Amino acid sequence: MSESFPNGNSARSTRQKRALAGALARSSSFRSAQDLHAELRLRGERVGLTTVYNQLRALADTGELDVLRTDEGESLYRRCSSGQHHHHLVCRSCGMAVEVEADAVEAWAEAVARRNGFTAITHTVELTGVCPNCQ
Amino acid sequence: MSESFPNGNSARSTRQKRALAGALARSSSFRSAQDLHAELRLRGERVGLTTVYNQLRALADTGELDVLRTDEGESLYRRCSSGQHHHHLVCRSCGMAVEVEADAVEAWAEAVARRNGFTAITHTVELTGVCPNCQ
DNA sequence: GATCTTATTTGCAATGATTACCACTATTGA
DNA sequence: TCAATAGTGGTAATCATTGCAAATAAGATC
Ligand SMILES: [Mn+2]
Ligand SMILES: [Mn+2]
Ligand SMILES: [Zn+2]
Ligand SMILES: [Zn+2]
Repeated sequence: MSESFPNGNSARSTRQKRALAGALARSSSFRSAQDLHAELRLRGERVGLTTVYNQLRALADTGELDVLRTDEGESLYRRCSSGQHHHHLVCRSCGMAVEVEADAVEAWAEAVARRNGFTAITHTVELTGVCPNCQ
Repeated sequence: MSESFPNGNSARSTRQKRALAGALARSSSFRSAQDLHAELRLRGERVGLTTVYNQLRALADTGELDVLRTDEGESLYRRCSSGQHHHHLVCRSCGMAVEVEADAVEAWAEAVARRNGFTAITHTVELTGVCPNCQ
């Protein structure tokens, strides 16, 4: 008996995945799918837009990428260094992001929610501004 | 000299505006445009979906309504009692919301941003959970 | 290396909320 | 009453994102 992947677990290494991973690795900004796809095309990498969307979604689902949504509803992705829970201070001009921790905020959120009898709490905390370079 | 409205300022009272205002007034939940439009139709009020969208956007622009976006990208509106800056603890099941203040968080956000040299700072802080009624 | 299984890729057609148009209607000041 | 124009709302267009189904290609097995 040699069931290849009983639990539906696999993962093939493809040219497209590597190209996208590269683009994400060399960027410290939050990027959109369209944006990343455009960069790959410029680099001569031939990757379908649908593939970029698929992969970004998959990577975000497994927690390998952080996601945030612009006011216009566009999803932006970034590979964060910290695997820990954290938040971001993002430049609204270039997308550059700084990872920040906020233990105090975590505690506050938990307390407020509990005080009001809410359960299954989650929170969103994002800081936006203009970075030093973009002033 | 009797220039009616030099700075483009006016505001007419219409049946549609009153109907929408009413729906918003009697709800303490964040509601979508579609949702509000559906309610108006049920009530027998004849209001176009486009009008609902137009008005909600206009009211949000003037700060008369608070807006937040779901993970699916849908905009939800609510008429908040406080005109002051505040945040929300929202039930992800029924949309019911509690207004919360967070001076500590305000200070933290300001400090973090300044420490990193960011300017023109804004912040997003939303708490989501399941309210007592929906458990 | 040949072969097979199926994970991935990808062009193209939906989706779905929101907006642009714009001709038509109705409020309000005179 | 009447003109000026804010407001309305049906319909078409936008646009990021997803569904689909056929074509491609890892990589395990022979
Ligand atoms: Mn947190
Ligand atoms: Mn605040
Ligand atoms: Zn910047
Ligand atoms: Zn609830």
